Amino acid sequence: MSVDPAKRTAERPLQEPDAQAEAFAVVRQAHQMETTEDYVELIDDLITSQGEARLVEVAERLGISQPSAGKTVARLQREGYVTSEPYRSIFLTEKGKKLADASRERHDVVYQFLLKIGVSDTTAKIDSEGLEHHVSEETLDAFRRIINAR
Amino acid sequence: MSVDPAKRTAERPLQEPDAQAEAFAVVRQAHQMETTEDYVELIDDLITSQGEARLVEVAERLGISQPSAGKTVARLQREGYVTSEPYRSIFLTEKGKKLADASRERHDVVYQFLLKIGVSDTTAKIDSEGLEHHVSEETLDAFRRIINAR
DNA sequence: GTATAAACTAAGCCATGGCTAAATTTAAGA
DNA sequence: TCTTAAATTTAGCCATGGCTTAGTTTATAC
Ligand SMILES: [Mn+2]
Ligand SMILES: [Mn+2]
Ligand SMILES: [Mn+2]
Ligand SMILES: [Mn+2]
Repeated sequence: MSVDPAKRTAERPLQEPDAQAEAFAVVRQAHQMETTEDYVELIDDLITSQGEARLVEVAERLGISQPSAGKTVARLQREGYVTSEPYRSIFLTEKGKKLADASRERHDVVYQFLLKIGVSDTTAKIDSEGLEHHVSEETLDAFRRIINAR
Repeated sequence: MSVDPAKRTAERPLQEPDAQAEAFAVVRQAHQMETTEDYVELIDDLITSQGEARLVEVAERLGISQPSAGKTVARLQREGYVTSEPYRSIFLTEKGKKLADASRERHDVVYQFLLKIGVSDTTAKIDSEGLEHHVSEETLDAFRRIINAR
């Protein structure tokens, strides 16, 4: 499956510097939103299934310490995605709920797509958690077409 | 394509906390390698196509400042992926070259896969730059099967 | 009601990877 | 050669998101 390096040079010439830089900029932008998306999606899931989102559970499900989760929740509050009073549970703002819904929808498409092409459930869950943040609308549409194909 | 929230709860119950935490841990691990992979791949491409990898070009193609690129190259040197003497160009170590080759191969599979499912070249280039770091071997194999399907 | 446990916050540490401004070194040109 | 431009380094700034340790508040249990 690997390719002769000499051949590769001819077959995959360098992109234009500007185009390449733009691609990296898009990735950096996606990373900047990634934590926010994962938190609001998780908080929304907890509210739906447990009635409330407690910091202790957010931290447990992210696999990080409570203070780390708390610091990010504080940032999300600063940025208007969530609200919470000291020692109370976490709520989504309108803005946060909207982002949560969009993120879950996109996450689900990626997950279902992986299952459709024969990836195991465990791997689909793991891979979709990372992939979801780097899928454009155009690629998402291609995924949807394949999901809906018989 | 979106789903009734009430239904979703039934259809997509929360994962086990441990499994979910493990997925996030895998993503964090991937992010930790991401910069390293992009740099060695780019440095290798520059050496192949231009004869050498200069910091100025690495920075330009990443779309970041020269000092930022220089700082990361210094880390890569500390970690044994590259060598370079002051004011000279950048070389890959054995370890760096190996990682570059593996990264390019994986990147190419993702790129070719996107093209195969009907994504435009421009979008395939952009999306593959982010997606490449979050694709497991199992998913990569599924991608290869589709690439090779007639 | 009070003691204890659980949850949360506060404080302060670290690495990564962005940035700008200002030196320094190397390369190029007249 | 000598001047100047380009490339690189140095220094120091910032935000994010990890961590631990220690204090505070709330909830639980008796
Ligand atoms: Mn998600
Ligand atoms: Mn995710
Ligand atoms: Mn990449
Ligand atoms: Mn990523």
